[in-house]
Amino acid sequence: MYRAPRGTTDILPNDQRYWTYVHSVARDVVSRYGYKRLDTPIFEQTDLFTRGVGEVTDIVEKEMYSFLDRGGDSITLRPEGTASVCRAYLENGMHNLPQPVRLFYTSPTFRYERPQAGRFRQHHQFGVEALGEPDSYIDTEIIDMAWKFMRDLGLQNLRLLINNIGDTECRPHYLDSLRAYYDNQLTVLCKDCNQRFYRNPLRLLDCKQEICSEISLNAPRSVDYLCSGCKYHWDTLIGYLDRIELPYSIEHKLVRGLDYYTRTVFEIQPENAGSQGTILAGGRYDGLIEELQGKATPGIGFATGIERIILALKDQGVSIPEEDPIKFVLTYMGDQAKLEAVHVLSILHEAGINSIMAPSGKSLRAQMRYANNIGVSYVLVLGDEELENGSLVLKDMAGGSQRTIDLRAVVQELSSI
RNA sequence: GUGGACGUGGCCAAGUUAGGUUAAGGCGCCAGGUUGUGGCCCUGGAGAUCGAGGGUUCAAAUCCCUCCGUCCACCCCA
Repeated sequence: MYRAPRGTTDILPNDQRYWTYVHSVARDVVSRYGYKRLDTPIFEQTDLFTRGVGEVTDIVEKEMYSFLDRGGDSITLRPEGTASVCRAYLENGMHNLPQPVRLFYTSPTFRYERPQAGRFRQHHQFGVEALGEPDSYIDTEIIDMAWKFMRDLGLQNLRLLINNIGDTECRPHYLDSLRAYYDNQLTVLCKDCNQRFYRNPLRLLDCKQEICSEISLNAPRSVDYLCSGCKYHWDTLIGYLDRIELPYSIEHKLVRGLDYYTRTVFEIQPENAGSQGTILAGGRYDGLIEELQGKATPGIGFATGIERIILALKDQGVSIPEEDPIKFVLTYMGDQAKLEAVHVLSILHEAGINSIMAPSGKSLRAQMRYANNIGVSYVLVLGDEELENGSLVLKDMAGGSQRTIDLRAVVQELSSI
């Protein structure tokens, strides 16, 4: 028997209402903030991601779905959304539009990883990006939008963590002082952290090992090393966030795994979530567009994992609206009635009434049982009697009562139910 | 990629420790009990080569090996 490939899954009809719900809340939020949808291809040339995401990130080094196409070009299934958006921004001359350009996307995303709860090889991200605005008010807007998105979904007990990891001017100094701090403790640090020390010192901060995490408590903080530009950006951001009373907490150990982040980084996670608990994350990436050979253009955005959001919704028991239930099942007895049933259904569908035919070859009893099993509210019955006098029986499944309606008024009668 | 747990009809699941005739049970599905009426109840039915392949044995769901997959933790990330 064939199975879906490892780390992928079917999204079954019963689950679709969650997806519809998340998307509709998302659309609603972004439109309030003036963000427009941008769809980019599901694959790009590999180089876009190695340049954009960073050569030495895990995503690029070991998680990309890359292959040579028949023309010999290296193609990669998108492992994240931001690089593609920046490419599209440049390619379509959006730098000539009034700035900033506010965009959102929702798309499958691919990473070759070992699957785990809340982690898949194909997952779906919804994200927003604001390009061309350096000022921290746009950081505020993005973070505020992220928070309201979570709130509008009905999620509770969320933590909003923010930090500022500096830019190309001040981060080197910070990294120096980080290394200086950790240098004489290397023997105590875990194996992973010894590698991080050389490879990616920022990551020393968020190691989960008890010893390492204890040591990192007293590590230098990035916000103490900010250059004047970053410092101003950070201070004003905090001022704005306070003014709109967002319940953020500053997390000095918050760093992000993608190379392009500068200054503001943030995350939202449910309070008692597991290790894959981050459902939304984002930050500023002021150097990315330039890295992709555009004119230096600031940018900031966030991405959410829809699977993780849905896990959280289920975990918290948030009630999700049912979508488009079938209202009527049409039952019939005999071939003459069947012919008329086909006709009636055609009329109902034309009138926009959700209705389906009972399955063929069943007794009326079985047709009723079917209607009951699929949970429909009303049943229509067409038999010899009804055929003769041009009528239809309408049965209310909840109460069990039924009445006869005139076939000529069927649309009018059923529309009002 | 590393470490651990697990895999029995669509779903839940007994049986696996001490191998032994037709692999429990529940939910769901189908039909009948009501030749024009569902839900409750009763009766019956379909549906599993026990994740896959190999091995040990007179005999394997049960023991051994390999692979695949799921879950948890790590790495990392949405």
